[in-house]
Amino acid sequence: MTYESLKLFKDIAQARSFSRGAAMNSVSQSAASQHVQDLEKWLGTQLLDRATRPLAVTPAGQLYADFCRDVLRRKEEFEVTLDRLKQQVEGTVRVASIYSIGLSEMAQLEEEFSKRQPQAQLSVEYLRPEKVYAAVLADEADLGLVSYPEPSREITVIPWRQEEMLVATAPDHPLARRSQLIPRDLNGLEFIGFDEDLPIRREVDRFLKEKGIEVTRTLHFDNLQMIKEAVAHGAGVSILPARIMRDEVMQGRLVAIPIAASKLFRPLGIIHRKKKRFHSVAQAFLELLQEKPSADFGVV
Amino acid sequence: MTYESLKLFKDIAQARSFSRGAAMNSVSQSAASQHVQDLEKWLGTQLLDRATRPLAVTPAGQLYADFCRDVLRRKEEFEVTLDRLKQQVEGTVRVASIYSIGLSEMAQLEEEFSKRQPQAQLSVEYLRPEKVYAAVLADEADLGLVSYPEPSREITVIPWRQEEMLVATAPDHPLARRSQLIPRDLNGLEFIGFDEDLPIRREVDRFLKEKGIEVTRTLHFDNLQMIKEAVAHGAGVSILPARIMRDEVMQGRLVAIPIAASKLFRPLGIIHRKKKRFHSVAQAFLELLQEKPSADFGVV
DNA sequence: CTTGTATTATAACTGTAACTGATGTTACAA
DNA sequence: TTGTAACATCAGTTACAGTTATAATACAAG
Repeated sequence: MTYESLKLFKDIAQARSFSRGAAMNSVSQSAASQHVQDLEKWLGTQLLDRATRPLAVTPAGQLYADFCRDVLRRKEEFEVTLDRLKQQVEGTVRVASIYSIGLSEMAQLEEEFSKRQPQAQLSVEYLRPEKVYAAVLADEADLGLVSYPEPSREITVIPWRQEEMLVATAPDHPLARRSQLIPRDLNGLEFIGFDEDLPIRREVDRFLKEKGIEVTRTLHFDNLQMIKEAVAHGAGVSILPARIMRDEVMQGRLVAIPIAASKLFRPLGIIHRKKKRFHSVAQAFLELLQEKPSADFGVV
Repeated sequence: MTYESLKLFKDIAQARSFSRGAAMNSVSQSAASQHVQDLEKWLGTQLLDRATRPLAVTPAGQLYADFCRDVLRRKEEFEVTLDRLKQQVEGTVRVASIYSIGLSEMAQLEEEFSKRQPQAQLSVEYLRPEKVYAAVLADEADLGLVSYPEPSREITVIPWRQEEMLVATAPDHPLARRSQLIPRDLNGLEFIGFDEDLPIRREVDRFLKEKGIEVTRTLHFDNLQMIKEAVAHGAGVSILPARIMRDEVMQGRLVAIPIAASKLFRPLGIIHRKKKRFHSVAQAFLELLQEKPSADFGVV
């Protein structure tokens, strides 16, 4: 039984006419007649009394017509609810991001996005890196923004940006006046870095080793904010992404100095579940992310 | 959408498995997979998340599963109600009868019927003749029992019985001692008859005229009961069906005398709507009526 | 009671859509 | 990584709802 046939019977019973009921449903009168006969055979009862004109609806027919009406109403209800759900779900892009993507950067993206997709919602959650992967895996986020993205069986990576990394010092540090450094300048300095289990730590270590630099490790943290604080208080120097230092540099709380001829970058990536089917709004946001030039990134 | 497919989706969602859901519905796993894909295409939303095992039901999928459940429940309800209706309708024979068929006759039939069809119901309504036709036409009665049945475009007649008609007198009437009469005996007598618009009146009139008998019409009624009363009180004689006088004759309140060599009969008939489709119980009652020999009819 | 008209039933045919079986792909665990 | 159980895909078949054309029927008007 199809919805069309439910409506067909309902209309026939209501109109008390096969031909009119058929016309209402854009089918031939023949189809209507055959359908009701099939129904009657199936139910083992007469539903309509054709011996009189206009035809009469038997008690059983009324029962069935009521059934048709109820099912069609329930279907309406389902469709309305589904539409609302789709609006809700497909109207929102859920993004999970590491903290260091930065609020200002995200605010900018959000503004541009709401300009292009006025009725879309952007929902950003700032999480620690492993939680970002977890959120994407659990389909709690459509997209994830992470540094040093790592693809896996379940995760696809779209390379996004390369953030230049600079040496960070306190304003009163001996190196603070220099406009450029060479790797060797860092030799023997007190160095504040990341925890050992973070990818960024490994990359910085690799860089230092490659350049043959030995530093004295004083402190290490699992997040950028703490490192910035420590550097600002003169506990040592560090190597950090340029962009996330911008505010502190403008406030004179930190100094960021490029390392000549040996640019170190922190790669950022967009991650999503493999075989993820994006709805149009998510697709639009993804495209916005990708088209965005890495303009104001890099040197401060 | 068929009921099978509703159940299929419901089962797949419940079992969180295509193959088990398919098995529960005796279809191939391939069919299940294709069906859900069609559904998702139709609804424009993902219903099941196959990227995980066991598969996950999306919010939209839950919504649809609920819809399936509700429709199937409603269908159950409809089927139960229909079955009850069928039991009720197909378990009862609705008979409309004129008064003069007689309660004792009907009680006899009812007894025999309930012996053969223990779970069937017989519903008899005693009505005036025109109401019997109306009841049959309106399908308020499956069968009608009438005298002098008249077929029409909408009514089919099955001849049933021939009731012999006798002269009825009061016990103290001059003719009461006679064991047989000839038509001429009625000449000049006071005669109590039926209203002019009744078929039985026309038939009796025709008989009297044919035999060249003139009677004095004193009273006329539209029913047998009143005529019997009037005859018993000595208001005159009449010609009435033998069977309906039986009780009064046995009580000595009336005398019934045959008319020699010129039997007058009242035909009884079973009527029903043309093209009426009888259910089995009605069919059985009809057969019972027809097979019944006209044994105890006729002369008292 | 017939005739005409509007309606429903029947018959023969046809295209679509759902199913099957075989095979390819994927998720997850050993 | 590899094996296995589960899901997806493909091609071929079948069943069924729909079509047109035509017959049968109900009812009204002459």
